[in-house]
Amino acid sequence: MRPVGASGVETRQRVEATALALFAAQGFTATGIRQLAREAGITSAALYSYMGCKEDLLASLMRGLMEPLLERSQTIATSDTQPEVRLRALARAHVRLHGEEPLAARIADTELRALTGDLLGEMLALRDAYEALWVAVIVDGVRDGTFACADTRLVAIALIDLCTGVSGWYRPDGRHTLETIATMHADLCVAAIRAPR
Amino acid sequence: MRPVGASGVETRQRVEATALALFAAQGFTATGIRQLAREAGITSAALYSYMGCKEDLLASLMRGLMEPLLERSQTIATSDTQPEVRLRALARAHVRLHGEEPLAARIADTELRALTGDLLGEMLALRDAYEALWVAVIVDGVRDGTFACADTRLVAIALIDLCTGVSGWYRPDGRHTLETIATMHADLCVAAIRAPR
Amino acid sequence: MRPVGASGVETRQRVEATALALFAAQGFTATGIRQLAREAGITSAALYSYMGCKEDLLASLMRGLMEPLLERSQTIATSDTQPEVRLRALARAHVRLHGEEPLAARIADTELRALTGDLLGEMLALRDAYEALWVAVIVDGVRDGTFACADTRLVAIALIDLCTGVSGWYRPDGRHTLETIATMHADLCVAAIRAPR
Amino acid sequence: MRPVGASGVETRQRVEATALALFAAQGFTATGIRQLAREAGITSAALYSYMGCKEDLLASLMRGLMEPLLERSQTIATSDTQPEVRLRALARAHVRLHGEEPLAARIADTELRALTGDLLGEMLALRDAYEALWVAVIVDGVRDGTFACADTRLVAIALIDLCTGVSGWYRPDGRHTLETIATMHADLCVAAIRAPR
DNA sequence: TATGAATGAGATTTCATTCAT
DNA sequence: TATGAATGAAATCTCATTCAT
Repeated sequence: MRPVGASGVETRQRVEATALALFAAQGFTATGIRQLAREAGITSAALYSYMGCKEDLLASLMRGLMEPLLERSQTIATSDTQPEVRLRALARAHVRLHGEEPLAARIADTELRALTGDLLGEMLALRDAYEALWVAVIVDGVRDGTFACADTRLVAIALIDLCTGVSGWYRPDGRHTLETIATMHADLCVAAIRAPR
Repeated sequence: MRPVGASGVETRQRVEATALALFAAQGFTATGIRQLAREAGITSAALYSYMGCKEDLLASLMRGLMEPLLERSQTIATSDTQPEVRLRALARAHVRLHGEEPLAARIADTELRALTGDLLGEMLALRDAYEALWVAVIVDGVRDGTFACADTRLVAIALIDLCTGVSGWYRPDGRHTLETIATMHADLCVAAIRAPR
Repeated sequence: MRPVGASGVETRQRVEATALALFAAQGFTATGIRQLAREAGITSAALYSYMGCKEDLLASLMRGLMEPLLERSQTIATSDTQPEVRLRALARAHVRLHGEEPLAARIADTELRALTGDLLGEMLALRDAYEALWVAVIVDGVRDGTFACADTRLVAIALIDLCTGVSGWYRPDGRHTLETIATMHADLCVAAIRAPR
Repeated sequence: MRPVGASGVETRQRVEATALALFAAQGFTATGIRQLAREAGITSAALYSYMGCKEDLLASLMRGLMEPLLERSQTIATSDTQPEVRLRALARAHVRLHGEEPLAARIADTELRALTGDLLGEMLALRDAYEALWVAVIVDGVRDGTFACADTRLVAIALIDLCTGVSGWYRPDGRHTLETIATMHADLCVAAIRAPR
């Protein structure tokens, strides 16, 4: 008995949007299935038409951010340009996606620990693959003398963390456009590891 | 029927250590009062001799990190040295405390949203005061031409985030000593905002 | 896994009947939610399909007595008959309802103190409105010389108390019918305040 | 290690006074042992120097009212005066004690159901003996033609209830003195069952 | 007489999930 | 696709009480 005017697709989108908002604001564990249902305008039983279980829903939200991020970054990291250009592009892409999808970003960055089993493995693999792209670019830069750094992986993580912060405070109506912020962070990253001349 | 040989002080320490470990690993919300009690070796009822409520316990763990951090940083930020020296010292102190107390650090950095009411207000005030110290130092550096940056507060937060990441992966038996890592992060921070000559 | 053959309506009635019995016999506070659930034949979790919280359930049981009582009494008190007739009718209605619904009556009369906030306010308002009806009738009687009394409100409360006692000991299979008892109490009330000729 | 200046006797009195206030206001079940201790200014463990268990304390408070009431009423009921005089005296004594000790009275009248076992038996015996005194006086009055009533025990209970109400609203600084109120209730009682001439 | 620490049981309420309709 | 009713387990917290000190 579907309410007139509501299609499954719309409902699904509403559920996902609501979950994004709640998980990001309160955390996955602190968000109850009934609050989620209530704010999405359906019963909690109906939720299970749109998700396997609560954890599946979380994983699919994470995928929604991490898969595009990984995809774009793969293209960037393997492109045929100088390491500095690629590092800037990686940073820009990271900042842009974190600014455009701050909710999904926050969830992806903080709720890994809520996952278990296969879902956890899947997400860890995505994250590791992503980190490896940054490492590869930095290694290239170190090799050709553009960059200088003591521990590549460690620095890669530090720079990613630096760009990740954006999702915590960026507002579309804030003082700077997302493009400006992306440029600033790209500058910070490159400045941080550029080899002294 | 108090187990012979256990004093209140010891039990309190055991409770706090257990809470640090569990809250850091699983998150505050995902950690139940009974698990906490079980792993601390007491009943859940006895927990309430050592805390007002679960949220009070969380707040006191956060204070344990944020108050020392704020105190040391205040001394640094108001010392009579060059901005670059002070910024390096801030970064080193931040990294050092986050490396020494990674559990408390992780909790302080991720569980603010679990607080409500007065406790939330108190912690936000601590955090804001801390951020203000970094901002002040950066402003000083910009004024005397050492640093160049577009938006002080934004950059301050980005640099703090950068140093915060340490608590996520640092291990005492890892490849670098904490001092080395602190130096590296201080380098990253300064490099990131040093004015081009 | 809903037991076949049980509908929500039946369950709700069973819950309310059980609550009436237990609250009346043991008191609201002394009755646990699990005992209530057990004796109603459901789980304690399922109780919450039928009530907001324990206090809401109490308030709704009270309403079940006080609203009809107030309604009937309003009709009586504002009817166009002599004060003595109206007082007798008030007493009879009170006794009758207290005899027919002794459990609800006992609860309404003794568990006000278990309520808080808005629910308490609502019930106090009902009680005050009810007392005011008796006062009004007595005042009318005093005015036309039928009754004589020093303090109307005080006497009104005393007479109501007198009729209330019925719910404590009346049994349908006792020595007197409820109608007889009602008559007796109406007699007592009128005799108690009739002006001496 | 008794705090200087506090004697056991004083503490005991403070405990009993506190218990009277709390049990009367909130009910026996709703009053926790720790609230009681806190408001009496001792630890909950120390309470057990002054009482066997919570239920013992309740019983002793009840005795404090019911034994004097029974004693005085026994003297009255067996005195060599006319039934009407004795009934008035019973009512006056009841009202007086309920007005002077409204807290104990309220507890004695409402918390019987919180007792179990021997303590319950003891209190029921006191109550029954007391009721029997009223019944005896009324019977005497009926015999000599002063009173007229259909069911002695039933009427006795109704009149006791009527006088009991006093403890619910009497305030020493109210509109009437306790003596006046006692007189009014004695009047009500006698008027209610006086045989028509 | 008093305390601090502790206990086992239980309080009310919510959890994620299931299932016949 | 959606619902109302239900579940077993667990949530946080309080209960009255005990006992070595």
